[in-house]
Amino acid sequence: MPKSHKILVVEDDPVSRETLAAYLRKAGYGVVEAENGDGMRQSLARDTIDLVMLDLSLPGEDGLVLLQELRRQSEIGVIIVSGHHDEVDRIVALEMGADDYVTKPFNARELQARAKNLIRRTQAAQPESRDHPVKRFSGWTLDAPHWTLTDPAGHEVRLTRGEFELLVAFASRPGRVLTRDNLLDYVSHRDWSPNDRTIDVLVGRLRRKLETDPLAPRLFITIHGVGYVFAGSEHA
Amino acid sequence: MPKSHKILVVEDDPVSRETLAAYLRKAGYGVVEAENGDGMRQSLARDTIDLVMLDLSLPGEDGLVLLQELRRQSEIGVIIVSGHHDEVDRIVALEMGADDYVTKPFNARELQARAKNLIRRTQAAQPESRDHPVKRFSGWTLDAPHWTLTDPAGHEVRLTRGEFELLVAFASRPGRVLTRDNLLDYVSHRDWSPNDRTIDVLVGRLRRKLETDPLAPRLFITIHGVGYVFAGSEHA
DNA sequence: GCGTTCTGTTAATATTTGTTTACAATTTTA
DNA sequence: TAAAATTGTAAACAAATATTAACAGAACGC
Repeated sequence: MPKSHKILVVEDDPVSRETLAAYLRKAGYGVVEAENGDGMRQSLARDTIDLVMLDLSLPGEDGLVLLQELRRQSEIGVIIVSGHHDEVDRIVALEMGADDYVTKPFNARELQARAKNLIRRTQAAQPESRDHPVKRFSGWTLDAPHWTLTDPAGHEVRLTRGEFELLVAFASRPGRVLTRDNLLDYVSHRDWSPNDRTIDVLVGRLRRKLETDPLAPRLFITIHGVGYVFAGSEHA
Repeated sequence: MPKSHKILVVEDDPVSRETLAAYLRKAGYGVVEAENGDGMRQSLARDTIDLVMLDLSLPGEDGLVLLQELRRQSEIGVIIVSGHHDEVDRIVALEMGADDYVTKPFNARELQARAKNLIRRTQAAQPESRDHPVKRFSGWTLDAPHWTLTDPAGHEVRLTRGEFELLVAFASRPGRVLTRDNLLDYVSHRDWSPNDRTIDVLVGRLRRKLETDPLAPRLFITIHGVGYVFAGSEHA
């Protein structure tokens, strides 16, 4: 059973990496190794990875940056494996979407149990389709991998990161009512509070850039007291 | 629908239980409390629970026994919250299927992040479980996830949040007499008092929007001195 | 380091909705 | 049948929510 699952270990220190990899292999997992962000991205592009074990201190892009990147792109399970015992690090990582945080020296058996439980969870959620990288609606084209939005006339429209991710969130679930909490979680992995206007501001910005008449929105519909719904469809 | 999630706290010590419950409520969760296995089972039977926080040391059946029972029956998320710092306990619990193990005194923020991440995972694995399904009655279609009401002619009818939720309450229990107290709790989570006319006004609004003749209602029937009953059926 | 852009916050304002009030209509009770 | 209780209804008002401009700090690029 565990043999079919593949874990990506992102760790720059060769000894730590090999030790962890060897343990995981012994436990029956396939293991792919990477020592930095580039290696991680290559592995993810090349292999079907079921879980990522990510060290926090990496050369170049650090673990938190990579975690953010991962979380933007997928719901893959992420266990931070770190030498840092700092509580703040742990909380920040969890709030940024890490599923777990294990400190070195870890207990191998515990790590395996955590990995196993998490893989079980991610496998159960498998069918989610974030796998349509290019989305079309009402004449617009949203190309997520290339980070581009093209208007009905064929011109590229510039969006900030937040705007772009919010649009991806919407376009992934057209017609569904999405709460501000849902949306904020998607864009920033932050908790929403009732006085938080961030999503509203971002929606306003998207309206200004995409709506024919931002004052009479046709794409981004407010559901008063609930949230927003994206009314863009594949047909113009 | 954007309801907050509900967490079941199973903990015999009243101070610990109330402290944890208060924290979770402050973080926006609905909280149900139980002090032992029986209480836990009753709560699970009565409520829709999204996550269980389980203490290990309980009177009667201990936490591990309850964990086994939970895991046998469902894939619900389980966080063990324990005063035990013993590594073996932790590993055993994780191997028995606990999703996480947090020791007291916990950091509230960390616990919240862990709970949220886990709920996200369990919800992803059962996408429709907390949504009311599409309901049809007398030619109308009520689609809660999309927040739409469609009339027999196929036109969309706009409802306010209160109207919408009241309609969902009715359509969820067709043929049942619902008191104003029931209905007000559903729509506004507040207690009803005998001079409160809110529900009557909302029912009046629904009648105006849905009844062929609001003066001779066929869907929203008054039960004098009791409340209302929804007479919409699946057949036109 | 500086200028520009991005992002989130704040406060004012606009809009929407829920609740309350008052009275009419209907039902129930004595 | 009359009085009391309950429900229907319109309108006003209060509360809640959403929009928007402006701003400040952070991030980024040169």
